[in-house]
Amino acid sequence: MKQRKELIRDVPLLARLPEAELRALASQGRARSYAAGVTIFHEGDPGDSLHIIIEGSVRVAVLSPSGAETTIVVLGPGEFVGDLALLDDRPRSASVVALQPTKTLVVTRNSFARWLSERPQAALALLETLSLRVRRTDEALADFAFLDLPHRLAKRLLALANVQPESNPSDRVRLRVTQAELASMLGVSRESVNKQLNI
Amino acid sequence: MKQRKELIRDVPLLARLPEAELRALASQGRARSYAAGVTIFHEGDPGDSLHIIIEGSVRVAVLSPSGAETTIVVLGPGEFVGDLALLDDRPRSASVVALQPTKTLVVTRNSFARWLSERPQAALALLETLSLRVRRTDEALADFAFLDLPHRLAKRLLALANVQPESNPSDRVRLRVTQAELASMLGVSRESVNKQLNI
DNA sequence: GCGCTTCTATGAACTACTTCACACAACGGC
DNA sequence: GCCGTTGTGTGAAGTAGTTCATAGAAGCGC
Repeated sequence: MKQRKELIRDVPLLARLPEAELRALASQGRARSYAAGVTIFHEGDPGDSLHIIIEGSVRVAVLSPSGAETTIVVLGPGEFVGDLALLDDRPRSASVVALQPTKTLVVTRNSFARWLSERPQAALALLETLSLRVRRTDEALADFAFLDLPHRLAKRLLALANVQPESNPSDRVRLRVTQAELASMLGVSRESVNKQLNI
Repeated sequence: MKQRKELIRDVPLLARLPEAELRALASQGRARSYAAGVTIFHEGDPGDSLHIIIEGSVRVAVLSPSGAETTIVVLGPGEFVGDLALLDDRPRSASVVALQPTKTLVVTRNSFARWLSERPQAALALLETLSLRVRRTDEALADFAFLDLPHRLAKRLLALANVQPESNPSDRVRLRVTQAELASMLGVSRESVNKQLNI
């Protein structure tokens, strides 16, 4: 397992900060463990903590009115969830479920707020990062509006493949993802994904 | 026409800031005018300014690979466009077109950066606002994945109606929006919108 | 290795949208 | 008032997705 400060270095939200400040934040965190399948927090819960993933992976998902579930994103070590609730004090906008046995570093709102208020430069770095996130979300929205399943699927698979740290453009990458998971990310039925993959 | 500082007070991005700071930012702005139909900036352009809408309204839109266009949002007086480019120094992620004759207050990157670096509280307010924006986009994404046209249309119409400042729940509101515009916001064809409206 | 569970594959019937084609209405310019 | 432009209404035919049903393959527990 990596050192705490290295873990935070990988967090996009925080990656641009000087090391000393990272260490300061990491020292505020408390480690917590979750078994595979356990829900870390639920959509609608009041949110008072940021989770930085140390080991394992989690699925961020929202529920449809009819009870169906769509997976927004899968996150792994060095990434984080729950930052929005910390910044705007709203309930959780999505549920987070551990896909594997997962360890997270939990930073509470208070620690985070104190840490942030003492570091103006950190706020600027966060602004830039959130701005990029708005762009990515907007792009995802455009994809939904414009692209048909074959294209969305291709794009998604490429994105998943690039998550692998040591990928080269010409490399073959083995993805461990079920058709059902893909379907849930793409907002289509599992059968459609299957048929698309077998063309 | 309202006073400049009042205009900025209406900007969600900036609304939480103390008045003196607002005035400081407003004083940096330069007014500019656009005729209806004129493009204020294009997707992909380098971005070095924030536009605060003083009069009129604008349409924020992105182009599909096939050249079709989808309207992300329509903004009116007191709202703003172009903040992302200022925060993360990336090209414009969307085009902005004046729907009516429109006046904006233009704040350059330099003015904005200087102003922001002198005001840590402003950065926090911006973080909160951007965070809310990520939530809204995520919600729109979920709507796209889950809801069929009738529901998305209903939701959109309600959202458009609420934009009107003096709306009451039971009030009748007259919306000035074409079926083509609705279709472009919802990512469907104009004909589908028409048929839906006439059920 | 056997059996249970999860995942994949595939066809048939259905539905929600699409595009295309065209008619009609409403409105501003002159 | 007439005319061009912009917007609305509608039908016919096509297509990309849906659900449902069912069967086979692969992986895991013991």
